[in-house]
Amino acid sequence: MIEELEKVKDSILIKGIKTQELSSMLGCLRCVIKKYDKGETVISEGDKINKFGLLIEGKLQVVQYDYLGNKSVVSVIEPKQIFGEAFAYVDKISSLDVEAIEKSKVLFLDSDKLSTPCENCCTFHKQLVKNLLYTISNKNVNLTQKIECMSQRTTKEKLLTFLSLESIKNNSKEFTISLDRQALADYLGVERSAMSAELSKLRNDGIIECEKNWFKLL
Amino acid sequence: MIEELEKVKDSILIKGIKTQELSSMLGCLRCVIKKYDKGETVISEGDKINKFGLLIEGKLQVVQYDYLGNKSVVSVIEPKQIFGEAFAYVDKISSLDVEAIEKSKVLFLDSDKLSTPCENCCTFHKQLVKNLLYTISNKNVNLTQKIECMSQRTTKEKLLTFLSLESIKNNSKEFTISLDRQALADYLGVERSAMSAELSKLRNDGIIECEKNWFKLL
DNA sequence: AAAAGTATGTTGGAAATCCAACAAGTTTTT
DNA sequence: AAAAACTTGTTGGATTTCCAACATACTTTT
Repeated sequence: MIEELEKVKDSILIKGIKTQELSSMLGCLRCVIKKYDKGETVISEGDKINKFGLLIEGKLQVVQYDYLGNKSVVSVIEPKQIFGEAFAYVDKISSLDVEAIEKSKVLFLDSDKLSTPCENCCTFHKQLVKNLLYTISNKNVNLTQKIECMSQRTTKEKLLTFLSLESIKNNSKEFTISLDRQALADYLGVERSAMSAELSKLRNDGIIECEKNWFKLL
Repeated sequence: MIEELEKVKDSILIKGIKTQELSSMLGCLRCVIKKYDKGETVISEGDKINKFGLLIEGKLQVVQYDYLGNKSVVSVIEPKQIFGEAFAYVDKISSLDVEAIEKSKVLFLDSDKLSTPCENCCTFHKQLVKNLLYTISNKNVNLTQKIECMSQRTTKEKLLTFLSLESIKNNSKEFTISLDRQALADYLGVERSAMSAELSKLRNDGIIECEKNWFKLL
């Protein structure tokens, strides 16, 4: 089990915890590792969650079904990322599914054990809580920024809001983004082709320069 | 200071902490209370945040300015609610403003002190961390649901997604919501009048019944 | 009880988005 | 190196949303 943990020791959740503390952590937080084949379900909608996951290897997908039963992908989980923590701490049943899209290994941690330090108040506990607060807060900031973009009325405004936030993040008028056109359109909640057209217009109007994933605000 | 705390002792953050523990908490977390007149700024965009706030009395507004300088209200803070915690824990500068829209009293707590229990590991610390994790996770779930609604392409789908989520929350096909039409339109990111028209259509098509804040899914 | 203010529904033309289809360029596979 | 698969940009008509203006109902103030 320790060998598996080594693979993710620089993940945001475990970062800063000494190697010699890892094994006491495993016991203290009732850690278990589970393996999933491609296509298997990791968390089902309706599950009561009291553990959250840290993906060690493979790839997962968070999906959701709307009122008509249409499936949509909410996010993709890569190794070293955590998932399910929000539902674990609000103590609600999950409204999302998590599925393995590759053969995967997941470390589950007991959410209650993590937030309630044991009597001897192990030092790694403090660090874990800090890391977890950081991670969830960070997700909140990102969700808020996505909402900021999506709240704009026109595609042009959505694009400019997104690009301006990216520019701030990169502290420069020039930057590259990690999304391709389709992913960006999905992120902003608009049609890819309409967005492409709008990008061209922004370019022709001399407001931006761009090529592939590279952008420059003028 | 203790008297002020009494007013918010059933807030989600402080809930479950014994009265006799409150005073040691005040010291341990370097609490300070600040007062603001109507119109005063509580947090400025660009501020480095290492404390977060618990509103004791009054009313605050979280606002943001887009790339053109247009102001928009992100949320309204009522007494007993906390604010600024996301920026405090990601250790980034705030990208939002918080302003008092009524004469207000705010309790500030040191975010670092809260997440790093002191040597004696006071019991209230554990409870605070739990409460904080609950609060942030809950915001996370709410933001995700808002995004789920806003991601829908048409106003009709946005409405039905929202209503279906409310129905699940209330565990019933019939329920009342806390938003008026304008607030609902803002929440979904659409035009009020267009949304009203869409609601009428849903009613005529026999998909829902509604009157004011009361809704029934058929 | 009248007046003013607020919330909601309705409507029609202007504007924006969606959608489907295709062209051109790029990357990956064979 | 050719073929296949994928990505991006373009276009035009159908659909949807926005916007502004107004009617009606309900609430609050005077």
